[in-house]
Amino acid sequence: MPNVEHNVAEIESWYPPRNLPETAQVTRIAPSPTGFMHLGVLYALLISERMAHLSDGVFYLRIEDTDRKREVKGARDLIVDSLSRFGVHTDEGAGKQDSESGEYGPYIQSQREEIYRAYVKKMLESGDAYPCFMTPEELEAMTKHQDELKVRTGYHGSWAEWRDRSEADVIEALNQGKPFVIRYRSTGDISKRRIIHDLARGDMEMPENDNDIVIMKGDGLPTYHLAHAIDDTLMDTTIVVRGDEWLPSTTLHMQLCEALGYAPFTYTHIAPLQKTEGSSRRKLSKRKDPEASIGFYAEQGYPSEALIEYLLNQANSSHEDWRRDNPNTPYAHFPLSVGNLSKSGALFSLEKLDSISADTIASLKAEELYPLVANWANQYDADFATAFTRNPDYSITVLGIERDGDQPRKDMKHFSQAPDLYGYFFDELYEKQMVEPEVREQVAKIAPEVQRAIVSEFMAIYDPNDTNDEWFAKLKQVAEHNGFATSRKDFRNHPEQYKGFVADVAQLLRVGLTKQNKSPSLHEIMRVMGAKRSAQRLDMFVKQN
RNA sequence: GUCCCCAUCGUCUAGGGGUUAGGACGACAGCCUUUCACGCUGUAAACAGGGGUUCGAAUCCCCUUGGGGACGCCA
Repeated sequence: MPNVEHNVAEIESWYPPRNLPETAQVTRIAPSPTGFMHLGVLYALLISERMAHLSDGVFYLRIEDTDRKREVKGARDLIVDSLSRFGVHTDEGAGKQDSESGEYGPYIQSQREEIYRAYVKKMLESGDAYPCFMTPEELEAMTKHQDELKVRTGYHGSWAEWRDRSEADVIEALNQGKPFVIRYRSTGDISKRRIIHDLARGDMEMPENDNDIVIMKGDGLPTYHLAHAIDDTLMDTTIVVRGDEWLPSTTLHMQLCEALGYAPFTYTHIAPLQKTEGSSRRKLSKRKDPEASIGFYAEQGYPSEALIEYLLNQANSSHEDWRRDNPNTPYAHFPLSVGNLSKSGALFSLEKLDSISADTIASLKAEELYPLVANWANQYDADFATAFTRNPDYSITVLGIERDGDQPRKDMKHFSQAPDLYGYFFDELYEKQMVEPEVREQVAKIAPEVQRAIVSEFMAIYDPNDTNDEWFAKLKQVAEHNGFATSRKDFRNHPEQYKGFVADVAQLLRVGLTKQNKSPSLHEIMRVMGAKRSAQRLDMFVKQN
């Protein structure tokens, strides 16, 4: 029997009730440190955090590291870093490098061993728990046997070998040094049903649990079930937000709380984010799907708010209407409603995220966007980072093209598109860039000598101070002089009279200046690059043709 | 196998007895236009099937089917 320094009553006295208004909710996120931050964890975390903070309650982080086999070093810091990267505030709980804050700790389960042992001791004394000496092999054989007999699997009823063993048997096994676990002596009856109150799903009815589940493993650490009942009670969690894979264990958790003399929890079970595979769906998988990891979004350079907005929209579809009506309000003001959470699993949509992210990025001013892009580039694209951060003012000007005003461009969905979108503004990147064959072909419709004439005539009259209209008037003038129509209509009506129309002339400049067939306003590009650099690029380009 | 949850356009969803079944993403078409975007306008696109209750069912009930999950010394 475990030796404990403190008894349960003492332990309970360390955790006084929280002094909070009745409507304030206490929620938590309780991830396992597996070295991988799942998108689903972020989703649950966000819902949990919103419930706490929208009610002026408390949100905390607890680390569930009771599975030593799965523990990965540095994983805890990854979780804490992720939280801060997404700007999610925890009021208390685990922090970096073993630190923690708050009065209801320790918030790291492996540091709570003594607490769990005290509870287990109490349960053993009261008969609510007992030791079981079955080996994993014996257990496996039992399950197999049950399968063959087509009976319900599990350690229950007459299958519960050690449930009613004599004290002598137990002592003998102990003396032989046999490894053991502690099991909960279930009083449940599967023919009886219980009501589960769930904020997202309403009331549900489920059979009681009659499985004598393991509450303390051979290594002396508790299983999730016991730790949940104890920790969420002591830490005074008012709403347990968790994945709906826990739904079937909920009656067990209610029974466990009962055995401990505690009140049951209010739950909010949330459906998993899914992905299609062939004709069926499955949960986003850590192993198979890169987008399951929030690291993926950092690599791609999605702004963290974009991901949050996406998740909020997934949680409550009314979010998109709210966002349209409140374009500049921080997401924290959105009145998230748990009652409207989706009950079925939703397919995660990168397309929708792209759309939301494009909006998010478009709403940023160039000065705000610059550090985000620079930060992404510094981590993921050294060449671009060097060019992009050399002269911040210049880069900010570049990012500012067609950004100010009511209808900013929305062509950047994530920062990893920045090198493609803005690379040509930097000479070293422009020079390295190749002109795609089909782009070159577009320009080749114009004879080389005409190309040269267009460039030299246009640059001769180009004035950086021109407005866009003046700029375009000059372009038309040069176009006309070289035998191009100045309007699409003229050209369409009399194609035989022209070499092309003004768009073809503009496209020549575009390709010369950017080596691409798509770009923002040429007038703006030339203004940002300057007359001299523009002329050099164009000269060089038409000389080669 | 037993138990549980879920089911509206391709996707995410609103709607919870009477609606032309609404929106968003995506798709497509058109307009705008110096390219590409943006923007604007429009089109196609759904109540899984069967019973019941009801004057009336996408909506309530039952069954079927389909999808997801649980049944671990993982969480």
